[in-house]
Amino acid sequence: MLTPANFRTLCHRRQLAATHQRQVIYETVMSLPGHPSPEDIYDRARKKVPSISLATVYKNIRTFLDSGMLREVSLHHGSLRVESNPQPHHHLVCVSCKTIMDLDESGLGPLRFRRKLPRGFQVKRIAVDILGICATCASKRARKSRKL
Amino acid sequence: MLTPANFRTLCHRRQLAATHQRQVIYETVMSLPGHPSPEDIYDRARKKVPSISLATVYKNIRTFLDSGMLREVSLHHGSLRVESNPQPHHHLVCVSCKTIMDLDESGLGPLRFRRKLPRGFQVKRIAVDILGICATCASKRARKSRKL
DNA sequence: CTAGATGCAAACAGTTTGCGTCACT
DNA sequence: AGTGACGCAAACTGTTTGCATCTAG
Repeated sequence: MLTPANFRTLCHRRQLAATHQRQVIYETVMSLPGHPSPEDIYDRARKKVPSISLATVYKNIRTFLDSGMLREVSLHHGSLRVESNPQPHHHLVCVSCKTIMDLDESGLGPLRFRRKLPRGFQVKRIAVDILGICATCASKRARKSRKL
Repeated sequence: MLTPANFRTLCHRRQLAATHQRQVIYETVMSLPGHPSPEDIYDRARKKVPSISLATVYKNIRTFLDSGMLREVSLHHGSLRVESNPQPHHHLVCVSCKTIMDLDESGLGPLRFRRKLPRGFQVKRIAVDILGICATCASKRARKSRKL
């Protein structure tokens, strides 16, 4: 459970100041159903701290993502990317440099549903993204301090 | 193989005018390795048609995506979306209304690699997005003409 | 001939940044 | 007391739109 006290702990462990805005933003994210956007979070957080600014929301979401306190739904590569490979395949994505490499569909075992999907949902295709750090980025990071 | 002649056919089948710019953009996408952005495509297409505009590139990429002549690498939901569900899970994404629903990890069989990943690639997590049309959008579309 | 495509510039949406002030540790 | 966070406005990036002109069918 998220008490003010353990929010402070979460922050301190990452050397982040436990400010009021930060706590409200974090609580807001946790309380919103689904997959809120920064704007959603801002709208809701304002109800608790009317003076909060959208920039603060953005800065803190970034901070939370970077520190691993939150995750983003799917990596956004600054701009739209067009797929020219017509074969079914998956993607290897480097979360650091955002490079996308193709992995042939046969590189992964078959996907099988074990559970019913919501009634009426028509599946068009299944996109599998293997997120990680590519060799180049891994070596760059090698000697950087790792923090909890 | 993509000859000017069968590019015309591709277009005509979808009731699109086979303009010079359109052909150059399409050929450019097909000739570029990896997953080009609109900017990448623009830069390269200018070499063949210096007067082409970025807006034309965008308009045509959209046209190609809508008509199914091209696909985009991963759906972009206009803005960043924050994941508050800490459990591992997959996503059901409606390509029409962009709604994201969670599907518990156990809803899909396990994923197993059959092929080696590139040397040194450190997998952090695997994101599975099941793309399709949700029931609500499906019924809206029900009576719209389908075109090849 | 006419619908639709192009090219330009201006508008937009989402996000980031610079900077003076303020608050947590 | 000092480092880092806040809030504001301005800057930026990626993308879309309005409109006059041009072109494929």
